[in-house]
Amino acid sequence: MRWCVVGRRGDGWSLVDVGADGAVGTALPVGDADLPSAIADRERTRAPRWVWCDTPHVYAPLLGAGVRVARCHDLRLVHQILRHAAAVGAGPAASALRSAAEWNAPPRAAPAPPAATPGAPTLFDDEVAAAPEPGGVPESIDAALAEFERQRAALAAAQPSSGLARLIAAESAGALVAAELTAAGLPWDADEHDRILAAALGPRPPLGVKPERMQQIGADVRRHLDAPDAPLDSPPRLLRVLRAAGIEVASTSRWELREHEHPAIAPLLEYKKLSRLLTANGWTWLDDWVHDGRYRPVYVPGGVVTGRWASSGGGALQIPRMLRPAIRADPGWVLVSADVAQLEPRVLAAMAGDRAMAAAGSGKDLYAGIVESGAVATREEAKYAVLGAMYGATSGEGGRLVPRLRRAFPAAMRLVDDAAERGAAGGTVSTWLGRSSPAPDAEWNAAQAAASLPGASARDEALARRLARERGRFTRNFVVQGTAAEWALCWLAELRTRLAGLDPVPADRAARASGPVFARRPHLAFFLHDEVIVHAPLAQADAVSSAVEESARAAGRLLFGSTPVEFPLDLRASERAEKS
DNA sequence: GGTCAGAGCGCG
DNA sequence: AAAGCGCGCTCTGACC
Repeated sequence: MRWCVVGRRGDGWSLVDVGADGAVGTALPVGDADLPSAIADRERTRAPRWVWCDTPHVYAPLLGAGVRVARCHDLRLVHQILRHAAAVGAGPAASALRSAAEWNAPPRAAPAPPAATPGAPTLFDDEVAAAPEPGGVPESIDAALAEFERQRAALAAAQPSSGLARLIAAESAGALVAAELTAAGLPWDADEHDRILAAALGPRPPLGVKPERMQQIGADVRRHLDAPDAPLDSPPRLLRVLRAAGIEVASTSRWELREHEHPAIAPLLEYKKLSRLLTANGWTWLDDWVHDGRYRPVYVPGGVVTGRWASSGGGALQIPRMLRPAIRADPGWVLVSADVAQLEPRVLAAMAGDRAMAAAGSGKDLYAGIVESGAVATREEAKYAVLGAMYGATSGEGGRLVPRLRRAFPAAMRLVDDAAERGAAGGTVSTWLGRSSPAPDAEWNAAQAAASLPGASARDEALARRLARERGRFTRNFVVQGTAAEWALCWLAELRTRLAGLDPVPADRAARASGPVFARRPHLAFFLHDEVIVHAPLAQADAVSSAVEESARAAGRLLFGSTPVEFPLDLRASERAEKS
């Protein structure tokens, strides 16, 4: 028995074993209240790969009940991958999968910010079970079994060399990690957050009152503009006031304002910075998202076309660096933070088998290595050249430097240039493990068709060329960003498994706010594209640091086998994730 | 009363 | 000095 499919039947649940040969076992009915213990029992005795419709929907309540599982297969996420994957081909298995439109659904609506009191409603509450959120995939056991069979058939029909099997395992592991990150939460020092806000904005004002510092700086701006009522919070109205004051700008954005000499500019930029801090991550955000010493954002695995995660609620992917000092371990615990140095160019070097680029990255700093190779003169140039190569820069610093990179690293550049060419021609591209880019939409195709007609106008042709170039830049970046996301998923999955193997600490040293599954164990607390933070008991700091390093090496091997490309980490263990 | 696109800026 | 990928969130102002 390899798999156990979980789905709804009647008022409760049904568990159905599926063997390696696809043989379907007898259904075991389980009531709502008994699902956590039924899953925990099987996890202990047989450890199947759990097959379910939508991980957050099923797994979040399990975590709340103290149940962790090792492996799953998320039918919704896997469907999204297989539906578009070029490696699946166009045979009957692929057609059957693609015609199951009900599985081509976005994740369920994000839950509201967590309630101030613990014990938020769960799947097992009658109310929630009776009225599932709209937008989700089917959840019945019959629908799940049928879809699982379609997916197995589609995968069997895929090119054997494709990485799809690894991709869907990694994607599903990511779904488990995402649910666990929300359940455990990121340890957040609300007092430190308040201190940072107060240092920048002044003390917390009453509702509807602007913070002291914003009032002062706003007054400075208005004085310098000679406009006592200048509306600083409305870009279109502010723009008119600026132009009236002789500042010739086309927008009120920072990069344009910075180019002008006027006494109002400096305080205005400062005002905008403070305004951003207040509205995006001020006291209201703190009230909404931090409870019980934990920040619990909602992550959306696979939420970006490239395979990166998105977030929905809480803004997990946009925490400003100036608030990072508020990330603080519980007493007796420590934060192990790690990020990969230049993940995307390293991934590109490995994909392309570019030996020169691999050699340049053999130290800790790929950009320094590129300077040593003689391709460019300074580290800054190396950075702009590499970003320009991956994003498709045509002008500016990046555009100027890319040709030099093309001479120094021809294999790597050929890979991204080919991806751009295919995209510009309306084709699709795929990541290393086989996630394919979406096909062009109808509007794009129509524009290309219009430009190729005999009577096409110059405007039609210009539009078609611009759209083709834009799509080329997208597919150019897709292969790199998407494969980097796959590396990160493998890193997460490996790390999650290693952390689960470490011994729990005694109950008197528990971090209770991390929830029943993680209170006594090191656990992932944060993930952002190429960085992780693990919250760990102090005594396990070294073991966790080793696990983070080992997982990074394992991720490189899992994707690329034996490659000369290294994926070095910046790693530190301390009470705070970042110095204040 | 509500929805919606754009501007602007935070992150990688 | 500023153009080149992928996002989410908040605010504003136009609109129904």
